Amino acid sequence: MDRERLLDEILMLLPVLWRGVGRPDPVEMGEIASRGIPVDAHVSPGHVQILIALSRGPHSLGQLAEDLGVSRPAATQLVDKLVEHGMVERRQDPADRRVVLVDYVPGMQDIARRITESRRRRLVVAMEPLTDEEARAFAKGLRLLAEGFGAAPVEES
Amino acid sequence: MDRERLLDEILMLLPVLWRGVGRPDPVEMGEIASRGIPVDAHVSPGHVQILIALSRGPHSLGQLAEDLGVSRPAATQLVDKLVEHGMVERRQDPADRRVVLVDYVPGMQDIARRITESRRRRLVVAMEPLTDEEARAFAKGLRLLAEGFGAAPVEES
DNA sequence: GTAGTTAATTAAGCCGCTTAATAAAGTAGG
DNA sequence: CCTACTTTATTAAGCGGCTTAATTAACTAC
Repeated sequence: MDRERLLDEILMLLPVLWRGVGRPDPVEMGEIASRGIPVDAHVSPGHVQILIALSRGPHSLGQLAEDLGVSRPAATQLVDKLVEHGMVERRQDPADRRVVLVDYVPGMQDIARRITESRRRRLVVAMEPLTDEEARAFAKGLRLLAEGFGAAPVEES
Repeated sequence: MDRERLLDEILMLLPVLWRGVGRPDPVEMGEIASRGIPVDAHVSPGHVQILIALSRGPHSLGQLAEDLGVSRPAATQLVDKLVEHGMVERRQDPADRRVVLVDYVPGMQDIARRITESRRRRLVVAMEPLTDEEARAFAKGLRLLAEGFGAAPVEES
């Protein structure tokens, strides 16, 4: 199997990629600062995830946690920071007052888009050499791996 | 561009995947425990990276740091733990006594392989639905992204 | 209304990483 | 040879993101 070699490469590359993605991006900071947002607004991958998720409508905190694959406290924390920076807000679900609905602050949707845009741009540039087909295969692999690793191996009733 | 959608998906999936990969794997622990290694030997992605890198021969600490895309102190720390667990050892480079060469403890190469094997297995299973071509495209994408994000944007002499 | 469940938060702590400071060894020019 | 500079690794201090456990508040059911 030729994949043997691919595996080692993937195991080497994944963490490198991750650390790269996670590192704060000065350019991005500039983007933010040029609008009314505080300069120290570090936008972590988790924050980007939330902003993207919200583009499909308001989410409860639990939904967000599940979408991101993190615990609820972690989601709380991420939302806290976004609230602090005035990007999103918490509302109560009238149907069930336990759940808090997270949504963009009115008018912030565009700005959120712009902020995540900076990340997207880096991706676009990096992925340029890929054909459309390869890009699709790449996303497919990502999807499979996220599923395979993300799913908690909880069985054994 | 149809990629627009792919980008959002990638930005959502990458962190999910990473967190999944990073989570300690109970199975793996079993693997380790069944040999002479202490049970609390958490093997993080970084450790796996080092074990894989060493399969191509001894590396200096600086080389390791560069290969993994981390700072030297971080590499020191990772090596510390592997030394603690008896997997690798530090030697002095006779040619330049500043550099410490990291290598497997004699006889540990196989065991190291077995430990990383458990990670590999999960990858193999997850990637099974991919055709060979898709798998190659996936690795290619990973390589490009790691390069694009990992490379420090240091220019401007 | 009491008991049990579910959603979110708070609290405490771990892990992996960073930068800054230090120690030790090599290099070069007077 | 000794001074000044550079390079390699380590130590120290601190931060961010995550986890589990404990708490609070709201809903459900009998």
